Amino acid sequence: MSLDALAQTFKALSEPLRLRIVHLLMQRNSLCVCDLMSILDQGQSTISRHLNYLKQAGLVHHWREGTWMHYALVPEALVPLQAGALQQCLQQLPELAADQEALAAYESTPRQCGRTASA
Amino acid sequence: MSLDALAQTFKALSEPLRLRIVHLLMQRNSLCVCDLMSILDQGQSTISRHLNYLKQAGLVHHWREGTWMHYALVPEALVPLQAGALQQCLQQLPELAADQEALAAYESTPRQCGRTASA
DNA sequence: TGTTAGTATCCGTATAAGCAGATATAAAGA
DNA sequence: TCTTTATATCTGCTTATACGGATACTAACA
Repeated sequence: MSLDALAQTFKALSEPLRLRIVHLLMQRNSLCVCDLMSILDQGQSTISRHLNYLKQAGLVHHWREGTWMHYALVPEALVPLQAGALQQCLQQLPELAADQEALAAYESTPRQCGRTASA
Repeated sequence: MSLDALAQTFKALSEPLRLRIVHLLMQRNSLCVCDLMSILDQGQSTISRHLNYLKQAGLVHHWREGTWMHYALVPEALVPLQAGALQQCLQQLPELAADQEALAAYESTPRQCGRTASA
């Protein structure tokens, strides 16, 4: 998981209608586009677009059954939302190792701006 | 917490640079703008704008100390990121109660689209 | 009070992404 | 094969937000 991918996960959850979709998918193994259109009372292109967005972000996967496309959550995709996991995720990102070092380096030189050595 | 506010929380976390800021704030009680400029090697307006965004979303609070503005995380703001908490948060949103009912109502009428009564 | 440092905000510009309606594609059935 | 249904994608338009540079505000200090 990269920093951008993590950001993308949050972005996927940053839209009210997508949150409602995720909420529904949490309660059923899968739902198809027409289910969501009815339940959420939204147009087909709107539902389809948001599902595609969730798919691009890796939050859902989908498969065809006859004419219907079923969508379901990818449970692992929500790992960053578990207890303390955001910090762990961030710690593990190689991109952020540099930030760690910059933070340490920055604090190793004396600064004036009222910083107290804080936790 | 409203649905829009929850979406806003995720949106605040959906930008790589803001994630890096949050990551640093997780490790220190507070940091000021000039700290973040140095550590992240970014321009002043960029840092300030992102901090303002985080503040609007309720993820950080800030206070003045002399010339310096200090920013710190609001720990409660990250509650939706705890174990199982997203689902709980969603369940508690009044806006989503209607979705619950729509889901139940929708499933109470016979449908054709290959839905098996699923968990 | 004038200067400087730290910070916030404004500006112009570019891109991402929202929506609704229209069109394209794929599978099922007559 | 023609039609219908379910879904995906395109189009035109609008809004949100990213960026960097410029400007404005605030506090400290000479």
